[in-house]
Amino acid sequence: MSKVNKPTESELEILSILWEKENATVKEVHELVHKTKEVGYTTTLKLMQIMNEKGLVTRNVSAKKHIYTAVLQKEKAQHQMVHKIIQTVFGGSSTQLILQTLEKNTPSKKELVAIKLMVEKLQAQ
Amino acid sequence: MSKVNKPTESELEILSILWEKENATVKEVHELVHKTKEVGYTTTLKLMQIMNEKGLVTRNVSAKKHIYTAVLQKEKAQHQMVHKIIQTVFGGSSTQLILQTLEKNTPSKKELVAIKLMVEKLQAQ
DNA sequence: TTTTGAATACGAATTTAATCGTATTGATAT
DNA sequence: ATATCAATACGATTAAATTCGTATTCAAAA
Repeated sequence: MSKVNKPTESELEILSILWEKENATVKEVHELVHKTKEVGYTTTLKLMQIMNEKGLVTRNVSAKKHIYTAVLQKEKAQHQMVHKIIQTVFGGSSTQLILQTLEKNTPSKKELVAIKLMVEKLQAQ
Repeated sequence: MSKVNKPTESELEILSILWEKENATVKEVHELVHKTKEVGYTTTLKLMQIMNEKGLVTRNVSAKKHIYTAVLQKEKAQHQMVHKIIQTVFGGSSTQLILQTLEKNTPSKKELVAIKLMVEKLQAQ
């Protein structure tokens, strides 16, 4: 659980945009961030520069508009966050997390089938 | 998603202790916090006082040792956090969260049965 | 070339969270 | 009543995250 690449709130917001778009300029990221938060352009810029220093993202500087890409993998962030939440509010039980998520966020019929298949696959092992 | 009662990192640690013990004194909480973190007694005290001001906990002040109790319900905190994680790193899909958690944290046979039963119950509706 | 404007760089201020030292309080044993 | 000591109260500092204003850079149009 390397603490070095643990993104902050705002950093996570930017990362999720980069994961979505593969890569993006500051302008593109800011346009999306700005839809939710009332925040200035240079704030987003600065954050992305800091993220670059931290190694959370890389950027291609060959052109004037720098192109940013996430370094921290989505899967790794997912795993870190799920692990943490299980430890802090689900008493270490992944099953509790799953059961509660099923109840509170009931998936569609189709998704339920997919989940059931996964469970059966795991049971077969 | 009232922001007023969104606990910080440290507050969450204290809350999880209070959830576990129903209620507790500062000393009791601090003893547990101190096992993981190198931090002074008055820091824990201050945090719990702030949490009281914020309404995250209440306390019984009738005796010298104040008895603290969590106000923010465990279930509510769980739901808030799960919701957030789904939005930020699972693209809004609770099913993605569930599938990934199943894979990375495979539950025991018994737990798999419980999950399957829940899925079937939801399918029947 | 020079001007212009979009883009980055960077310092500094602000805000929020966490930490702790010292003062004060209050129950209890003498 | 008074000393003692555990416990709380509280101000202030430190640390971390966020925000933004201004300066600088650079490419393209004039």
